[in-house]
Amino acid sequence: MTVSRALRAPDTVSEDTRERIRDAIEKTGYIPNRLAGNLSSRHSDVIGLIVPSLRNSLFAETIQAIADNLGKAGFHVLIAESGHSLEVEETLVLAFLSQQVSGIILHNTAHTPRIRAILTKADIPVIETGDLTRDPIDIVVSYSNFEAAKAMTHHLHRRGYRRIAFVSLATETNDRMRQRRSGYLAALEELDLKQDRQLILETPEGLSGGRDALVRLLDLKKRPDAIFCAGDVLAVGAALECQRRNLRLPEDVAIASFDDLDILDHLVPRITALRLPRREIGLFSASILLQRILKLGGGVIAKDLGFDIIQREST
Amino acid sequence: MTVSRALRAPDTVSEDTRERIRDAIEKTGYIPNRLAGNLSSRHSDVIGLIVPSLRNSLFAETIQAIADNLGKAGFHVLIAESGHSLEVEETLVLAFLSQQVSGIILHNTAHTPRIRAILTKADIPVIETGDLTRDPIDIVVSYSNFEAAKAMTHHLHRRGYRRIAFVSLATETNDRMRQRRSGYLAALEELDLKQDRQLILETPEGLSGGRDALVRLLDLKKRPDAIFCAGDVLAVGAALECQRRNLRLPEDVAIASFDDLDILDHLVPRITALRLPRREIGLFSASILLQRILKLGGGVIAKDLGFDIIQREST
DNA sequence: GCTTTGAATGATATCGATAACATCTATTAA
DNA sequence: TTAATAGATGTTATCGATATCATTCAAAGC
Repeated sequence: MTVSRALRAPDTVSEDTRERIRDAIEKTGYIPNRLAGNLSSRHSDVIGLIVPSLRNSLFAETIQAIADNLGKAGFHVLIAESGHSLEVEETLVLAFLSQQVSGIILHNTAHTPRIRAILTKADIPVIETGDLTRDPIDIVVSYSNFEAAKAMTHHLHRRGYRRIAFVSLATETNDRMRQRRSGYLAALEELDLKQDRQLILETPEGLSGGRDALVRLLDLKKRPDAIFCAGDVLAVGAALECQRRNLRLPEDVAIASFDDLDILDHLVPRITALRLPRREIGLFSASILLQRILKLGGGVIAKDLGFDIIQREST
Repeated sequence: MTVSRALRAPDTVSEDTRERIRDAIEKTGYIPNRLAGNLSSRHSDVIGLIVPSLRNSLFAETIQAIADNLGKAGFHVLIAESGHSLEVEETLVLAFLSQQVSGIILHNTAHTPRIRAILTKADIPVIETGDLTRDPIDIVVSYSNFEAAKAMTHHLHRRGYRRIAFVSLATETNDRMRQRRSGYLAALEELDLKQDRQLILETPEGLSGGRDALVRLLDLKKRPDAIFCAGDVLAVGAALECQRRNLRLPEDVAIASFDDLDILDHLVPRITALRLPRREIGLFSASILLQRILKLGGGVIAKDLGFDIIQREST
């Protein structure tokens, strides 16, 4: 008991004992068993984090911010990958709850009804970060995919483009993509541009996905004058293919990206993009989570961290 | 007790009881407490994984392979980031051991003496994956950074280059970078090329790092005819800067990369690179780990998964 | 008919730390 | 001098699952 105290609340133990304990720990190589500790104290120092994919380096910044911040407070982050599957997500959430995590962060905002029910009942903070959803399970910290896509479409319109194509990843399993497409469509509506089915594409992820989408769009009889690549590295793939074909950006075709990857600023010409608060999302999520866990109140339910349009030479 | 059995070994429980238990679980929303389970059974289903950085998408593939494979076997992966600091690594390893992980995977091969000692005594499998180190703590699954860098340098020599520059990230905190540099130097030696201090550079990570290194090398009175970028996205940064300056690859300068990032195959011209068995490392590590944990023997200590040189137009 | 066997289920102690309460000692107040 | 108080340490029960041993009961074998 005294050892337990010496480790968790050193001031409640005398200087002398503390030293003896320190020596003994050194000598025996004692490492506390936190499973037992957590079981006994009924709360763990582990936070569960589920992302759709780790390959996508975009999440890395958010993850890093979360892990850094929680780490400072003595928490650990259990990261898992759902692979964009709601069933896998369900399995993972259950596994996390089994591990008695004291908080869960999900990038997804679409969930199975079962998970919604379970998480609502679970007495731990749950944060969703992928989109500014209207009905969060508990807390949502994000930007609005809908508004961001809409804003970029308006921006392209202001720059003079009238046939704006929209390229996304598969919307079937990705609610964020659906939101972005809705934002794009809403903007067209507001601008009295009529939507052209041929200009709305889905493509596999990766550079090849972006390249293929570009090729398909260039093959159209009525080519677009601007292409809004709303996911992952699609814009990079498209831009590099333009380079290969000696198309001039933005004269022959304009390209804009949803995410501001480093490389967009290094290409020639540099690519217009949305800057999303990836890091801020991580920081804010971590601090809200801590507030909740440590019962410091904190009744925030929805936090909109906004976005910026970064105009560059490609549009 | 019967419930516990029904969940872990259903065949030892009668059809009837099993069904009643299933109903009860459904009705009450019971979620087993795996902390208690692990404490009692004295082994956990969690594996600890420490990587230097998550931002570097290179690790993503290895991580994914590990998590996928261990996930299938019912294990979970606790991922943490050391930020290239040995002290942080030490803290993380201790935290993992406290969590009673049943295995640890480290990307680093350089460790504090304390960690080496603790991990050697710890009665769990420890896998190192970053380099084919000579004295693994327990198991090492990797390719040889030394041999890979040496092979690429030889390859450049065979292609006719004689002033080969070597660009890496900071070697101070990164043992893999040191190994690569040693490999490069060993090749020079074997080739009777004399080493030129001006051609050996360290640069910060990221595209700008690569760009800056290129600029510094081009500013030399005696320019290199080939540049071997041995880390992260340095080669991409360098290649893009060449593009901006209208330098022809490989006529004006050749560029080779240590890692085969997707984008290297999409640039014009495409960049020569080493293909490293990132995914295979993950797969192999996971299966060795499982073998060890499940006591299926498996005495492998060092596994060299090799590498390939992919010759493209940039050299 | 009685023992044997095995499948199914139950009872108990335990994993290692901690919450809650108890005890002890030295110091201060009355 | 005695009671009160606070600081330090010790005791006990507990968290929830599981290893282990015990029990029950029905079918099978002699």
